[in-house]
Amino acid sequence: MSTERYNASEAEPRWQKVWEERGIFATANSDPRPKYYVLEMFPYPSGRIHMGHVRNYTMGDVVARYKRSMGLNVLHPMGWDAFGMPAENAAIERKVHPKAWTYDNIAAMKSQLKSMGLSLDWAREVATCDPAYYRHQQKMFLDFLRAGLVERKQSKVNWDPVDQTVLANEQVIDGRGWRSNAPVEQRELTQWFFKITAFSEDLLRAIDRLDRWPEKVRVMQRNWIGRSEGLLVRFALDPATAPPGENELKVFTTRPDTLFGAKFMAVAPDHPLATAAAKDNPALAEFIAECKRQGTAQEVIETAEKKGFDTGIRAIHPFDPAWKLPVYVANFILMDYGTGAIFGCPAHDQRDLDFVNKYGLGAIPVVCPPGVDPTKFEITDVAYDGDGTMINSRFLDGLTVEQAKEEVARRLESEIRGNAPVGERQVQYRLRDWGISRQRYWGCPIPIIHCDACGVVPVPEKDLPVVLPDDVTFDRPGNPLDRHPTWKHVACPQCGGAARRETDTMDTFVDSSWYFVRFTDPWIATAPTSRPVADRWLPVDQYIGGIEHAILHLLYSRFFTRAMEATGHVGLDEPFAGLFTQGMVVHETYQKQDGSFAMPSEVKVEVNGEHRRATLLATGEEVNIGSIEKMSKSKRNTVDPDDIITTYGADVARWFMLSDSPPDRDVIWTEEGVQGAWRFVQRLWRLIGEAAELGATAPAERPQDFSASALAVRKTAHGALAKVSEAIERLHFNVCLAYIREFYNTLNAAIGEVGANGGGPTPDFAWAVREAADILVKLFHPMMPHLAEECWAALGHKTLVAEEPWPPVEEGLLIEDTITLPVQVNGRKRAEVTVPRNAQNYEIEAAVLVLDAVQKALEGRVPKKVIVVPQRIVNVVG
RNA sequence: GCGGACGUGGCGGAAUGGUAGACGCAAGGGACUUAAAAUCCCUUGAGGGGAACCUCGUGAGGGUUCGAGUCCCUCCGUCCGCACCA
Repeated sequence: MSTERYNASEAEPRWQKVWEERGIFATANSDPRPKYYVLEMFPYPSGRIHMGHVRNYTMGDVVARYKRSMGLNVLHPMGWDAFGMPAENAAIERKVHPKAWTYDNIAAMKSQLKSMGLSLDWAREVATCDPAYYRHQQKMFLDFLRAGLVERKQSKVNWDPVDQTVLANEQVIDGRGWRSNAPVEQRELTQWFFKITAFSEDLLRAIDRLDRWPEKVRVMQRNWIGRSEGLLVRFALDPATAPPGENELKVFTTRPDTLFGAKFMAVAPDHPLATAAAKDNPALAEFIAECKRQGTAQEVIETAEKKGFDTGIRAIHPFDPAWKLPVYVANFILMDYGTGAIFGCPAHDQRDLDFVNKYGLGAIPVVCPPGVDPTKFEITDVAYDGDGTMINSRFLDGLTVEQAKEEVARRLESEIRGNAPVGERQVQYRLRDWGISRQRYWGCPIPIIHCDACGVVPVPEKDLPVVLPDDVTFDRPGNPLDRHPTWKHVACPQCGGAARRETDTMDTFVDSSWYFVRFTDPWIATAPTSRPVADRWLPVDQYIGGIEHAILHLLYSRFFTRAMEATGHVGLDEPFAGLFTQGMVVHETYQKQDGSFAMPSEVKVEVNGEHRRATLLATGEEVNIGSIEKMSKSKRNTVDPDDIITTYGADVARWFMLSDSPPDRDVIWTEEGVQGAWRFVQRLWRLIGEAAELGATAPAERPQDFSASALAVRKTAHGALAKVSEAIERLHFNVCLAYIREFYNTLNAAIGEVGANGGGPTPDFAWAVREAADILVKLFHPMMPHLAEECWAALGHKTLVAEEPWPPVEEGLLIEDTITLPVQVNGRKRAEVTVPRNAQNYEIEAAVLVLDAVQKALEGRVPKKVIVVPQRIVNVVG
């Protein structure tokens, strides 16, 4: 019997080498078996993997190894989201070239990932900074341009003053840059846009089909797209008051029913009408300037007072030429949404009510809540936005809100002023086009040439890729491509005259919007995809990654897939059939007396009874044990995966990552938990050693009959097999691991009992143990692949467990001849009853009623009813 | 404000409407040891009882049901996302 400890640091590299030499994780596109595509979000090559990666990639690897053993042709690739700003920052700070820095990091992280024992097909590795990758992205940019899905337009953009670049709306969080955290400024720039809004309705509707996505992500995407139905109303302006050339004001409203409650109009400070009105009105111009200074930071918006400035312009009510409404410029109106103008109905909109209360314009209710006397219904400082009956609204009086909306729409649609109807039904979306221009070096060049004579000219496809120049300097702020001596100077492809390259590069989210497609055939050089190959592999069956990409990456990828479908590169619209968002890895924090943080590796935690005390290893200084936070450099509460793998082994890290918390929730990394995983590894190893010795005495042929103890072992094994399989299918990894431990406990006890009884095992028992040990090893193989190989070999097998099929469940073993049912009296458990499996309900009823415990609990009452739920429970009602 | 998720022992958590607390961590006791580490065994929701067993118990209150952690309603709390969106 092997009593030696399992030596992970020796065994793990040895098995990794075997897997690699035999190439068992390479996936062939020609493999005819049913496919399964499992993918984890590829990493940015920052230089070191962190525990979040370990968690993410372990989950994916469990699925990959499990599905492989189920006989599926599994695609499980890995690559690098390799463009981006940290490389440029490194170039500035450390005087290294972004490319060298990136590829060094890739090499380092690749070796770390390999030490985790992941079953990846490294032959398909791609890096988005490789011209062999981004040339296809440039090709698709041109295809999208031709298809009308790319647009160049001047627009107000989010400018990050620290990173010196433009940000997409999705990359502005609370008014700050998502990377720099600097307050974002507004600038007017000419930018390239992907027309994601062309798919607004489709992106929204298709969310309903994503039934294997977390509800949370679906809701977030729905809200982000932000669809609302309403009416576009053209208000005529009173000519006596309107600025020259202005004769109407367009307003989008979702509440046309409240038109008779209108008290004012308001336009955004940057609305053309405001600009026109301010021309001859210095006080208004000053007010507009003040609004623009206010900024868009969240604190400012929340606390800012609703302010307006009466322009003196009067708008005419669409149903009453005599009814004049004052037009204000107001600081709370957004130019970005709708038409940048509203009509204000204070009685039924809180924001409008706050506004009129400030300017004394009054409020007339036009919707009366059910059961309220309309003559007594008044609005003072709380607006009513519920349902009800129309009042004070002329021809709408008595209608419901819905009927009134319809009636107003119908009348204004058919009323023509000028050449157009006054009202038009419209759907508005919050979603904006995706601005992809970035004023950075380390990104995919936009394949465009600007010619003074010909304008914007696409780079001819024969000239792709447009490759980034290597000889660039980072000694000054700004875009190195812009000041490169030669790179941007080219001949115009159309007229041959002097022209300039576009020096902006693409947002790195473009790179990650299609990498999952490229993985299906990363070798094809002539096109972004091999269409039949891509169509066979896609969609990704299971995608796993962090919730932080709920909108950004996941929405962009959905758009990109549609754009690729429209340009013939793929044959589907939804890239990810199943999505799983994993929780974060968190750790308690340690704060020194001076307020700075200490790392877990610098701290010793002692437990004395219920009290935990932490001291610095170096000095013995006591440190405060603080709150549990996401692992971060700033809180210094990170644990280095390398250290864990060196000390305990990759299998321990993998096992612990899966064991403690449900995979979609945060997991708390604790030293105790890791040691628990390590102990279990050692126990498994010992048990397999004992099982191997015992199993060696077993007959080769399956015995005809099994003794009770042997049968018990077999039932345990097959029961665990069924439960573990189901738990993996549902991605309930923590539960799955609990079942494996349960199986271990039972098998261990059974073997121990035989040892204690002396006399040696019977052949049938030895056979059952050998079978159970084989099953056990196969069950934990997806989580701890190295230990599993070592155990598999110790059990005398010459194959690799990684290539073994998942064992079939012997269903017959899961069906008991007799079953023990809990017996309740009035819903409380009072006894148990053991009956034959196929016992009739009346037989069970009879058996239950004679039980002492039941009689006692009934206290002499006559049972009114006995409910027998077959195979489940018996409840006596008395 | 709107939307979503969640609330179970000392802790992480388990439980297709059917025996609440699987599995682990921590803790306590014991065995082995000169001792420690490692390992193994036992106990561990609260209260009562020598024991069999009994009572209470899944944020609070109500409801549906033979039966509710699970379904419905109201409320409280925590976390997350969105937010001057007309």
